[in-house]
Amino acid sequence: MPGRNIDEWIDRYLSVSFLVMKRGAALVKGSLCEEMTHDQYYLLRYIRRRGACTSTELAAMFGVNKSAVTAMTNRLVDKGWLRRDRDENDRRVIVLSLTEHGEAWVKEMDRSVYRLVEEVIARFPEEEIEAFIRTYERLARVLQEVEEAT
Amino acid sequence: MPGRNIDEWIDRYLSVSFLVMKRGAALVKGSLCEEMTHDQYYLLRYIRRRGACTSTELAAMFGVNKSAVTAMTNRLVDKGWLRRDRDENDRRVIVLSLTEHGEAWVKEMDRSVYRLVEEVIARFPEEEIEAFIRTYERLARVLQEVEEAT
DNA sequence: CCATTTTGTTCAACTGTTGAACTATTAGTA
DNA sequence: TACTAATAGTTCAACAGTTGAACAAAATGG
Repeated sequence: MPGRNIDEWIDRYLSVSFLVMKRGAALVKGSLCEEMTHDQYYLLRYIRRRGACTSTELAAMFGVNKSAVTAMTNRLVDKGWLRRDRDENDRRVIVLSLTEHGEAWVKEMDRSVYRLVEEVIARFPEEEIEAFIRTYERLARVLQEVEEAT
Repeated sequence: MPGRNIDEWIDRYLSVSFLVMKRGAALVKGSLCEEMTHDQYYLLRYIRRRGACTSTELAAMFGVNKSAVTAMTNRLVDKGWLRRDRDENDRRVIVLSLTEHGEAWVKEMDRSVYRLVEEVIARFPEEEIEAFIRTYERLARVLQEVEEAT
């Protein structure tokens, strides 16, 4: 009976994803400095990787309201980690990018977070890591598709 | 050079885990009713599965402060979904369990959340699902070990 | 030219979280 | 036994993150 199997997977997935989310967040937070929160670290990492981006992009990417992005970026600008620049081609748009200060802080935080994640990852065989991350990335794409279809 | 590989995995894992966390939460929230938040749904699910548990257990399990659990359970008790009972063998302890009302609501929410997750899961081959969830569960155990070792 | 759309902000209200101070109860020990 | 430790949970102020509605400014497209 295939339905049985699927319900079991769903149940296991829901349980474990919440657990890993909470425990993972707690561990990462323990590796960060007092000044930087978990969400701020990830958001800065995302903007760094993208080079620059807009509020609209961030809101769509992370599935939150634009006003949530404004609130978060306000705090990051206040701390001097993030810069807001008006786009001269389209003056409605505000381009977000890391300041040098922000780059340095994220790089610093990367050091301790990477050490932590490495400690975790080292306990898995290489093939398992590769397969897991690949499925995880595929899941991220599927979630975006499902969200767009709604 | 193996260090190169590990750093790439760490980077990919950090990026994708945040993305899936945010997008997944947004999707699940869309499947829930207005009255129940994402975190409340998962917490009620956990307590239901355990039958009954304490604040201390929840705090340890999810890596949060006990006062955070008090605040969350307060809201759930106010909504009539959760019950607090004093343990007569150890009167410091308060046992948390779902009310009938709570059971019914979680079961109701399960229906729409399961439908959503099924839609996502259906896009993956069975072996991939099974392997992914197994590694995920192993990750949850490793995170607990790492946290305990700290 | 003017209505519509897009981009981002402001605000009030809420959930989730921390950390310190607190109460009540139990356990350990001298 | 009596007193100190530890444990379980709550309270409180302060903060981060979130929503949703109302808003301003700028671009788009008839």
